[in-house]
Amino acid sequence: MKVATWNVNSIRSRLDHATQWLQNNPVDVLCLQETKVVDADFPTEAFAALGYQTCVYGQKSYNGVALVSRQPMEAVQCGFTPVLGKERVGDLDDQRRVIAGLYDGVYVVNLYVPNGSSVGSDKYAYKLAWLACLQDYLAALLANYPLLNVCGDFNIALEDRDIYNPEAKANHIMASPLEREALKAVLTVGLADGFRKFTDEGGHFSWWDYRAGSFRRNLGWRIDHHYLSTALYDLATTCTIDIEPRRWEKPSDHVPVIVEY
DNA sequence: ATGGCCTAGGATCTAGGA
Repeated sequence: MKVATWNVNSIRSRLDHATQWLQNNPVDVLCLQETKVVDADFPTEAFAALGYQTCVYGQKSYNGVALVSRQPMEAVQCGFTPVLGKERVGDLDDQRRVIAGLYDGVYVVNLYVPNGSSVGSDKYAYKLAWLACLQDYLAALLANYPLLNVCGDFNIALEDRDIYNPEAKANHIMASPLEREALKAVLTVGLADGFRKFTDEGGHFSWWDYRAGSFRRNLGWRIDHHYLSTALYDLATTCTIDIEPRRWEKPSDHVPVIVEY
């Protein structure tokens, strides 16, 4: 079974890229983030034409996540609230950033973690609160689903080897100590980085800024991840980043990351 | 040192991204 995660930065702007990539890479489940479209306008038909089902959880202009799968996803849940309840979640589901479902015995969680804007901002506080909620959410899920694949755009590079120039980014958004600690705390529920099972060295990235020729110079960050429960981590056979779509015309700033088990 | 680019919405600019 293969699962891919890809922040497409608007599915309507990237529909040709998404369908072309899926034809070249017929994964079982494709997790999309930043779809930036209300559910009624999601291009479901384009995926149906390739033999794929869609489960969408979108909103106008911002955020939005979707599951694209060969077979129908089961036990689909949108947001934190179905698992944790309104009292715990509060307003953290107002932005649509979480969709999850069961596929062939694996519970796939598709996340778009808040960006946080800048260290110390209100959005930064929101990001940290969201990550604390995510920890409770995943701990609860793991009790029911021992085979858990938590993937998506985390907007955090966990280690220095995941950034092109870590010294200059030590307190930058996506690398600051509080964010990294929050994500490490999330992983203590029983998750490990699928990519790092197979690859130790740095220089592998999943996002490059549109500006300043960052991709051409490989000035990137590894912020899109597959975190696997222990049982699933043991089963994983590959985890790779496909940088090819970043070379296409009018690309997303992120590329797909694929795990196989 | 700064900004550099892209998208949506609704408009020739702003907000947000990372």
